[in-house]
Amino acid sequence: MTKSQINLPKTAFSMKANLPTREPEILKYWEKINLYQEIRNSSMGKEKFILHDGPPYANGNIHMGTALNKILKDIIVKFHQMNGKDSIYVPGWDCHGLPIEWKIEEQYKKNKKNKNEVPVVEFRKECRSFAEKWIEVHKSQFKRLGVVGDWENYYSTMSFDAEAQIVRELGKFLKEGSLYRGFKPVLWSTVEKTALADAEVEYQDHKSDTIYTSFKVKSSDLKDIVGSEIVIWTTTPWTIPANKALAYNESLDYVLLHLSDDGDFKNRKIVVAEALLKSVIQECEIKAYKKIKTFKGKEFKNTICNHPFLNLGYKIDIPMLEARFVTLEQGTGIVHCAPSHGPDDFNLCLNNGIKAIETVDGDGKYTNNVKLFEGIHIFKANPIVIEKLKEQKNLLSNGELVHSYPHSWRSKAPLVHRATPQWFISMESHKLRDKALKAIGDTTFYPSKGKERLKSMIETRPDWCVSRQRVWGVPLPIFINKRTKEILVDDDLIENIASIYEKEGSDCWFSDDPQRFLGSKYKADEFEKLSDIVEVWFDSGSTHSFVLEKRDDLKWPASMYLEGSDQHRGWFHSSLLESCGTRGRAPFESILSHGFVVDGKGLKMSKSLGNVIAPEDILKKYGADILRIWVASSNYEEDLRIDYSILDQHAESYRKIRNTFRYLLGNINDNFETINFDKLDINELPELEQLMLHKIYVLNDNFKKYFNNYDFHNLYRELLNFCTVDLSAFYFDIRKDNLYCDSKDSKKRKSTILLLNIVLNALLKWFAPILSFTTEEIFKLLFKDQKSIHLEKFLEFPNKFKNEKLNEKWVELIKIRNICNISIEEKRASKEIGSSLEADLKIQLNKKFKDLTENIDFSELCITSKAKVEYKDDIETNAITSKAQGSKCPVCWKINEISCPRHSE
RNA sequence: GGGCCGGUAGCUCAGUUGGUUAGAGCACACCCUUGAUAAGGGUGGGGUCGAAAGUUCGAGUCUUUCUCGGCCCA
Repeated sequence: MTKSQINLPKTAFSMKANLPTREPEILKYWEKINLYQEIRNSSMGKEKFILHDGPPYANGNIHMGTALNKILKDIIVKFHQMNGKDSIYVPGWDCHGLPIEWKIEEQYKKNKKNKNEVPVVEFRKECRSFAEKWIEVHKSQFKRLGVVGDWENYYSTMSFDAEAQIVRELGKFLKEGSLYRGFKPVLWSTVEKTALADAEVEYQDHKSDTIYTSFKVKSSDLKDIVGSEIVIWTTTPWTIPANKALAYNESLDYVLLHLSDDGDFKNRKIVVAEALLKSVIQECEIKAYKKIKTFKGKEFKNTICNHPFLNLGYKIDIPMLEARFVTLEQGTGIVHCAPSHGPDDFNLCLNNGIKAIETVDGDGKYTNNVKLFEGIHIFKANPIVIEKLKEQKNLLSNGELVHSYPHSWRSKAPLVHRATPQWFISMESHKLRDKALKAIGDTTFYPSKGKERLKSMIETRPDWCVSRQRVWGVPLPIFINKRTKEILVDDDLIENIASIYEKEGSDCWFSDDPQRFLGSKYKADEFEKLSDIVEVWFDSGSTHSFVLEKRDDLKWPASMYLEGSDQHRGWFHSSLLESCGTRGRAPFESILSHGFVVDGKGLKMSKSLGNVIAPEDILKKYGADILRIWVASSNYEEDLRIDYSILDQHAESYRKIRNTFRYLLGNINDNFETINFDKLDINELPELEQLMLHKIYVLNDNFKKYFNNYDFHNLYRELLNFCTVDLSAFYFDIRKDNLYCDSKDSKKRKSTILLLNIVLNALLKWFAPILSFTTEEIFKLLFKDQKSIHLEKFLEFPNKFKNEKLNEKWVELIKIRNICNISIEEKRASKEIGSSLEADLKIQLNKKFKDLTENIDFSELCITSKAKVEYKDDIETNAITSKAQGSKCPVCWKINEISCPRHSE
């Protein structure tokens, strides 16, 4: 062998990845071969793994959070696919709802169009095409990330069959009787006579009447306060007639006072929070008082008060309830609760079995549910309330306050919280809460802390309000008997509506004659047709019914739901409730939740901080495989940090991986040979190759273990370390001499080539779910006649690869190698030698290492020209380096005193 | 304000039931190599484990408080 015959690596696989331009070409290729369908065909009949896609909202460009979510899903889907399952991914979109309505309204405003003059059906059509547009945008953005799925047959919550099925699902709750009509406070404009959404509300300064009034304690566990009076402060005196409860905070200190000023309150006892005492006595001009007792809020337990209008016919018990929202910011530390006029009040009362009723009508006038005040407009009621309180001697003080208050963005009129008729699914009536809690117990959570999070939410959540007074959504399929006020419950009716929607969608609810839905059984003029729509969480909570159940290629329940941790209150939550209510169990076997994308410092991304990174920018600068590495290497159990320095680091790791592949490809000259593991006689191989087989076997074991726990960042770490530590810095470095300088028919070189083939094949498959593009690039280079790496399975390695004893031996040898390296480095530092091939090693070992090292050539292991081992009693391990004597072989560059034993001819 | 979760080298992560001097890879510095070459190898520096207090013979690990950050709720 001469210098010209040296076997240098040669490959078509370039060192430079150029992912931003190469990846789109691979995408085109996947499109051309219809990769998704190919995968399906190849895995027909296999056990299914169904990751059911949580639908993103079809609005706006994707951000890092969505990119993370989709890539993580894709990695998992691909892992299961390569692990032998039929792993099907059907992407979906959430389409109904307010944000899209706003977008359309904004367009109207720009074009000076009035929404109220546009027919509902026309408006809804515009919403629909808006959503359609964004689905297409999302689709191409998700594909660009390398996500493989059934993009042609995606699902959406606005498809006709989805709308039909949502009606059927609601029908189940109606039939069961757990869907009921109640009242709930919403922000209401008495001028426009309509409810307003949060985003339609402007906060402006407003002058309000304020009062301090008192509720006499009727009974209590705390005997000292019986007969005394609980003082509250409010800026909405008109809500006093609707009062149903008082709220306190159990951790606050309260004080019982005796008043002796002349006036209504002479010789009466009052209770306020101790910390607010000063402001109360100041504002109520209390001069002579005596503290009787101080006590903790928790002692209020089981206290019942009278309404200040007791003697005017308000003969109801007013319980005191514990509430965390009570603070010391203002007032008295006790808050008056009118469940019809405040969300806090509503929830607190609901949780304590006090339901809101309709106290104020759409015009702002009290209803006949309010004694003495019926027909009076609430904005004119304050002086009357104040007057009556005074009359009843229950007013300590009144005044005025300018504060920030909600107003309508259109009319600029002040808003009120008003209880309006709404539709609820009961958590209790048909044991929905119990069923859901049981279902959580039957679900596997990744990470496990998700279980507790979802459980605590289900435990405490109130009844589910499913109605919205909007137009872009599925109409609530409800008719009410005008005479009896009863809800019409009839399976045929529901099925009739559903089958109409299946053909033409739900727009017709707003335009067609109600008789069409009622059929021949009922007369339209006897029924009131509801115009509310279903809240969108019910839509997406029903995806399991119109996607998993309806499609033959899927299965119910899903193998996994995977979303950001915010979805414990969102999609995980609504899907769980919907499915438990209709089917008695969760629609998923497992839930995987991931954290949020934050910047390099751990702060959330925001425009004002200027730390937002768009997926698009990353794709342009680095490519999708780098982004996929970022996903795989980050711990999704917590928040995931990203910035350009982090991406730079991953890009560096990518290069290491890419060069590992390049070394493998170069040395086999792009000619891959499939190795039959069964026929392989391991004992024929050099020990180093046996060791590498062992390492591959163990790594594959760990790989499976990590993958089964969805522990990708540890999996990626091991793969990367294998490339850098075991391959690049160890095996590749040692075997370069053999690969380059031994002849092609040398047995040893053949063993090395064999091992390179095995390593290449293993790495290609291990990395494929993560580096979807790069592994495809390599695969296509090696296998011109095969379609795609993503149609491949993971390799199974035979037990004979495993050799723990050999591994233990080599752990010791590598320790000796490290000591040798230190010794070589000393001589290098002192400029006595340069390359390690200029070194002549004298290694002194303890005699106990004799058996272990007898057959080992340390010059090969340490890549030196010479190495001599001496065994001694009185020494552990020692290495001495000297400059190798002799001349350098022009072929293998080893220094020999005589001629090169391999290359002297 | 409340509930839950988290804070280990510049970065991404390990660190078993509390038990030697807290680990790995990357990055960094220096050196070597120029036959993986916009590559490759070697050596090395770098951490009061968010802070404080406590329990313990012993705390990154357990308890409490504080702090910073995230999600959800209000």
